[in-house]
Amino acid sequence: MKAGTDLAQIGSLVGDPARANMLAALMGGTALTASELALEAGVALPTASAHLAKLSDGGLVSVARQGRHRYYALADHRVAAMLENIMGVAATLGPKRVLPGPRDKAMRDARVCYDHLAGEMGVAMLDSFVGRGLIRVDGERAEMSSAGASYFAGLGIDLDTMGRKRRPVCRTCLDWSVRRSHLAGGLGAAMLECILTRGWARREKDSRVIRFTPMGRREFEMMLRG
Amino acid sequence: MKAGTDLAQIGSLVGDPARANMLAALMGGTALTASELALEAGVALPTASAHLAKLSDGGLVSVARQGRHRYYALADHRVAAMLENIMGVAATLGPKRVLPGPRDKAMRDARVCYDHLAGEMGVAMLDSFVGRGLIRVDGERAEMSSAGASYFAGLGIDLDTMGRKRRPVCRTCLDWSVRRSHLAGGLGAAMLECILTRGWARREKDSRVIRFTPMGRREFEMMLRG
DNA sequence: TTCATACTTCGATCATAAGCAAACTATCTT
DNA sequence: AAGATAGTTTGCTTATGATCGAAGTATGAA
Repeated sequence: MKAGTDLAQIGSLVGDPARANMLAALMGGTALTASELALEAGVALPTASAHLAKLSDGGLVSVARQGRHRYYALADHRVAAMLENIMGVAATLGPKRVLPGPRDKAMRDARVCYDHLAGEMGVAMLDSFVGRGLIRVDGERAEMSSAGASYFAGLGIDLDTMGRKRRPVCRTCLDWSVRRSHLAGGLGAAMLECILTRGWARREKDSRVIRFTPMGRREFEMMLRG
Repeated sequence: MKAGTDLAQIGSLVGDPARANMLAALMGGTALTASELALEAGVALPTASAHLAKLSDGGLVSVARQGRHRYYALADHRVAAMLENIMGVAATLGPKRVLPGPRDKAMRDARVCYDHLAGEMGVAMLDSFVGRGLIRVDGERAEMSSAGASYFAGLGIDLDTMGRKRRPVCRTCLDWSVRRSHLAGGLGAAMLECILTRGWARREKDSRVIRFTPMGRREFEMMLRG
């Protein structure tokens, strides 16, 4: 009975189309203002405001006031993982999903999940790190080996400051399209940033898709081979 | 936008209190009739019937007609895993969770998740199997080593017929109370059955709690030590 | 100061869907 | 055959909550 109440509370938050669209938009990882989310959800500003208040009260999103703006973001990597999970179930359950279009294909290949790389390439990346002994995985938790520490430092990632933050360095997150884990946590975010700043790939506008350049893909694959 | 629609569809199914209670009850793993679920959810039979039709249409539960009864169950281990995941988020988000009562404590210790063992003891079991090289884990998937095959056969588990079923033998499932993985899949179900038939533990009535006898707990821990 | 922007709160409307009683169908019992 | 039990369907009531316009608050710009 108590368990059911908990379920229902979260479910009803996610269950409204406008709120679901907002959450889906926030899965892109960038914080968005109330107006942007209203547009995204296709509702008027007052309506969006009410929805965002509920999401915020419910703990699914966080707010950061900045001047006259209010930036909303997913509260937590766990919330992001939960949404990915639900999407995954929806994908397998969906009435009969028509053959995946090109947009879908790109999403499966590489996309942003909250703030790290997901999709086939994200899964391949974690696989490589694990295979080379740089990271050890244990359920949702994961940890870096000493070999990993020197390797990631060599990529120019600042592990010291990362280690001091509250956020765990290594996490895994279940990928809904591949149904396997990809790398999340501070390191996952840093790796995505690394990929983007090196120009291997760039984010597609208004979507979660990450497009690798042909060159970038080659570089990325070389990195995975070690 | 499309992603949002998917989310909303599942969310709204889970978001109704009556339906959420039904789903929570079904997390116990045993199939239940419409009347039982009506009672569980605290609604009249016609209401329950309507809810179950929605859950069934939505693909979250499956129905099996048996004479004049209709047995409802969760459609899938994935649905079960999704619900566990949502409960986990609810637990961390919950307004201010009062200190966990004894019932909660028992749930955290050992409970049924769909049809396998979850909670601290479930996680400990998988840990032990992995540590002893009986099972290798890779994200949600997992596989048995040859050492594992002979070990589990030695416990009296019929791996041959299990291998022939559609259901994967080894799976992992994220545990909401421990936030780590426990063993699911056909093997997970078989292990739970093994624990129950040996009298090491028994299911508590009308709940997901599994109570180990003092003796059973010793035996179980001995098994984990190998 | 005055205006504009970003957002919230209020108030009213409206639609959806949750709820149940009563009637109906199907299966089992005797 | 005549109950009895399990469940669905129908029809109706009711309540919740999603929606937006209008007015209010807070911040920034001129």
